Amino acid sequence: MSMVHEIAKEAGVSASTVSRVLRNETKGKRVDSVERSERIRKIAHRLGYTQCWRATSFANGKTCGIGLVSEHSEWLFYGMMGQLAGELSRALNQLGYHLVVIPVEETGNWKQLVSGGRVDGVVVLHHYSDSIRKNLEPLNLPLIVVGDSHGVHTHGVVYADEDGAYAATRHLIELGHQRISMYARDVVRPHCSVDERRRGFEGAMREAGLDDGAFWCVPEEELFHRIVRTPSPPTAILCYCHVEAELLYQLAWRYGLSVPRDLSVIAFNDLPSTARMSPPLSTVGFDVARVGAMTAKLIVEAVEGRHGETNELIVHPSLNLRASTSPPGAKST
Amino acid sequence: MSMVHEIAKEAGVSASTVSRVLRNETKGKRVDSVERSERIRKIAHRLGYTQCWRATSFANGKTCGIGLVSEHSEWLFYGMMGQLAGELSRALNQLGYHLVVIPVEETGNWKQLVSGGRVDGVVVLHHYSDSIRKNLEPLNLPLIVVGDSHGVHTHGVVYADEDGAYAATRHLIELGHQRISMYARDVVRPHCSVDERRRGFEGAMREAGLDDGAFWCVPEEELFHRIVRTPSPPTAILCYCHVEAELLYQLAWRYGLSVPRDLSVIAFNDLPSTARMSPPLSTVGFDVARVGAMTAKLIVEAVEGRHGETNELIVHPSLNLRASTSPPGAKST
DNA sequence: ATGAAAGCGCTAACAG
DNA sequence: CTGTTAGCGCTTTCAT
Repeated sequence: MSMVHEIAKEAGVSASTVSRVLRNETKGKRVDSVERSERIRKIAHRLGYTQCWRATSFANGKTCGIGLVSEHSEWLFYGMMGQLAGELSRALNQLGYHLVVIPVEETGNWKQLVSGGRVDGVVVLHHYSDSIRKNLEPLNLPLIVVGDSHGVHTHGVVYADEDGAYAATRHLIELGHQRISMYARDVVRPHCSVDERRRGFEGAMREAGLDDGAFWCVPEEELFHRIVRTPSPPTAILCYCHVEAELLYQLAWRYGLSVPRDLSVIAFNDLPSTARMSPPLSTVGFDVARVGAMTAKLIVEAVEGRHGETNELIVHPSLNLRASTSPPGAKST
Repeated sequence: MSMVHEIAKEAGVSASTVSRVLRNETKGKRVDSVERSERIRKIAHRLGYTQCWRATSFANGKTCGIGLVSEHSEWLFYGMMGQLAGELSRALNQLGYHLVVIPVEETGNWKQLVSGGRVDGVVVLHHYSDSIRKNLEPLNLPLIVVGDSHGVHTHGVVYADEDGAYAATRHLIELGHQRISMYARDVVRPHCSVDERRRGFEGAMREAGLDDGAFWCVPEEELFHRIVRTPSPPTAILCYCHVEAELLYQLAWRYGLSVPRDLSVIAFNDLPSTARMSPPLSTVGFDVARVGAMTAKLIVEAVEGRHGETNELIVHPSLNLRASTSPPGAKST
């Protein structure tokens, strides 16, 4: 006999009542039923009742699981993605849900995870590729895409990358820089964030009447030539993310350049480690805790059919100015 | 009518047979049944069958979910933990399981996740606290603890931290350093890794007849005094983890010290970013991909009742010598 | 190797 | 608000 029935017998009520009470599905208007609820809860506690989620999920068709779907799973928990995954999982827990990690691999196991009703909804982080879309769309699962607006209309959270790049570039221009480049490693995959950051950069450059053709998407070796082995190298660089900044710091260290005196550096992604760089890195950052919380809210609303007032959220960047940017030739800010 | 029954009717067999075939529970000895299996699979495919995991889990009592339980969830996916979580989730997928993230919070929601049969087993990362143990033990869930051997006898994966610290210290001694300290920030919680790394450090120091009392667990401000404002500061430092190294680099940068000429630095944790530091950081690292794979194997064996030949694994460190360590006073290696 | 029947433990629809 | 009555879809005995 199932636990719920035992409690029911003990309390002299029906299993449905027990079930309802234990899920707080009683309005608590009539006094007698409130008392009875109390009694039921006590008995449940005395008998050491714990809900069997397998049975509940089966009966009501809800798992309370949210899938975190991501390609290139070797980076799944790296840098900002890691922060975000952590925040998301915590926020979901607060809402009574939990995160199921679904790394997208060639093998295709992930499709079963996502299609077998193991999760109520899905969050795709930063790269909603064609392959993922193709598999996800027919399932018609509640879906929130974070940080990929690649031409597709889906609900989700998007970063105001263009604004961020614009603001960072303005900052460099206002410091007096004239020769400014934007740098992304050549291994960075095509992605809307690249396009938008580039657009923000070029917009600010053009507006200031500066050369807006200085977007570099090159291998590391090439950097050496463009910064060290060139007559008039840029005096400031906007980096696609913190990794580019680390590479620039290394280049500077190796060839005796000083950041920021010889080269100002500013980068996307504000991580705990960026503030510990030498010099501390100026960054364009997003409030990851907020993104996590909003994403959780959006996906849960979608799952529960309560389409909240907002189902698309734009996250605005903040400019964190530290010691890696200064007027050209100056020691530091 | 359930999917399985539809297929059964279509194929003219019973639901049991369909169920067995679809799970490859046929030995395939008799020719006729092999043919029938083929036919069943074809029909299932044609009808677009996808297994309903909620029903399967309910029926056979297995979720194929493994819980990743961790306190201080804000660090859940930071640094090495993040790498490990990623590797673990990928390895589990290969074995037909998936990772469920269970951040331990004050609120206590996590207990329901872990006790309601939502996961078949649990992996605890790096800190098997009393609070976690107290809640987990009575459940009698298969459990693997990674990186915490704190006096408790459990199956799991442990790091050979003492060996790592010993090897790193030997390296510094062999370079000719005499004044060597080990540094851990004061915010590092008490943990077996601190004790063991310290033991390895002090062992090597004592063995070489050097001062083995130079273990520093101090706030950042104090570092300044012990390195900059002291007559004969250490010439080399072993760091508890990469964060301490970043702080030392910053201190050196701020006060005009050179790494490694004035101060050699070596640290635990080999991460993608450590190789990009300036100078590239010498580290003591563990093969995180292997740890992830082994952990997955151990927990799955425990869940499936196949107690493999090994249920405790010791992971040995590797010394990654880069440019942050050199003989005292020398430019670089 | 297969089929029939009996659950797995809880929830939902409906009538009272 | 409560009790009755059916399931949720798949797996697993246990005969055959």
